[in-house]
Amino acid sequence: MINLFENINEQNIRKIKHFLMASTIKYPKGVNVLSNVNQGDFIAIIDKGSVQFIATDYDGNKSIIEDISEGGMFGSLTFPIHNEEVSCITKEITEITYIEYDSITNDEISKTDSYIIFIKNLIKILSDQVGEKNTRIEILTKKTTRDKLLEYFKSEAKERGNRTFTIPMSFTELASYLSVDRSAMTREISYLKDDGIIKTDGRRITLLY
Amino acid sequence: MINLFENINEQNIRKIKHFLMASTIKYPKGVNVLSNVNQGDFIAIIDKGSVQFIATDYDGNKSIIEDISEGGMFGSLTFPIHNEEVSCITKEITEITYIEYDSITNDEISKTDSYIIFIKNLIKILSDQVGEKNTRIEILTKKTTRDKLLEYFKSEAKERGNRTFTIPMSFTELASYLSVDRSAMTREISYLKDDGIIKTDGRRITLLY
DNA sequence: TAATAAATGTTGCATTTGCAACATTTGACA
DNA sequence: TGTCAAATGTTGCAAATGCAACATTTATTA
Repeated sequence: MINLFENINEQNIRKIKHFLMASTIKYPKGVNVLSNVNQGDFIAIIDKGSVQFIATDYDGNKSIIEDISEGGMFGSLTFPIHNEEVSCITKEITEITYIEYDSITNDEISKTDSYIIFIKNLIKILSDQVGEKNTRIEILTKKTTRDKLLEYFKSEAKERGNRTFTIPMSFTELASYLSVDRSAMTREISYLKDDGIIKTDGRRITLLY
Repeated sequence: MINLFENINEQNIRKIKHFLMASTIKYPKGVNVLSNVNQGDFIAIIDKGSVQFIATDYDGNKSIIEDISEGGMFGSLTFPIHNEEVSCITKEITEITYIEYDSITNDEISKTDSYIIFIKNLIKILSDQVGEKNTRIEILTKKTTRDKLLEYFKSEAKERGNRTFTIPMSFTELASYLSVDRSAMTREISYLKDDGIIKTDGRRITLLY
């Protein structure tokens, strides 16, 4: 995952941020970032820390929509149509820089050095996000818990280039990511081990075939 | 859904396309577009017609990843990690313009009139795609077929600003979009009608509460 | 480090769902 | 407009899964 200001020197970062009317806010752990966000379209960059987008429906069921860590970004334009409560919770002490969407293409900034690099980074990040979401959709469209797990394991193995890898979250969070019941998922993982398809050691998984 | 060349006049469109080294290909209905695509990252714009991204797994199960119609775009950067066969099938006679990704930020083009508008359109389209995918993920993470249907109906009603609307695809395709068995979905729609939660007339749906 | 919270593992059971196998209707197109 | 393909509707049944209710282990933090 690249950073929005990748390949841009400090001086030009300052200039670009100035034209973008960037403002930085620090948050403690566990607060809802979206609650005090200004009007209008914006892009938010995680300078330090991480956040989690959580949807809560009328029954109180929670699902993780997205997990964003240091260097990542999100924006008002990419929010889902929310029939339900969507909150963006800091997972730790977190620093976020806000940029006004309209300022991305104002006349002054477009003459700034490194502007093209900035634009290219932004396009790359958005493209990567679409790609990640496509991957998750491919996983979620699997009918059975077994197939969801296997599809997820295979995509991780492929990304790491190794049939052995450590999952980057707790099993509780994985169940939420796959949208299956946690205990049923644990049961299915046992079956996968019984059938000799995977091997596990804590969160370390090995695909055996 | 905006067009990549929205708010740009014909002359500037030609200029931009020239710098982008755009090439246009016509396809008949039912062919796999991805089969004869060149190397390197690219962006593809649907000038006329429509395509459908379909993933086929080892069991032959097919799922629609994405449906793109006239004016829409897709790109190599946004493809999912494919453990499986992903194909992009034309749904009708279709004309696609290909753009080289690296040329989007070359020096010459950035001096062209309307370049900023082009960039802003591209960013808007990508953002919208992320938003659409977030919406679908919210739907897919619902546990039951009933909740998936209701979440889908609610998001459609919200988008159209009307509790009565016509679904833009066949029920067969809807089942695929929601990743549920078609016959089980038909059954669940009957239950929803029995319970007085929706009313239907062909593909015309009304949310009653 | 003791106390408390979070994560993990296990199992019975009722419900939901996919699947198969149909009948019927609608739509495409030669 | 007749023919064939696709879409839609229905139902029985076996399999998958959510849910609840636990025990146990691992983290966190006061």
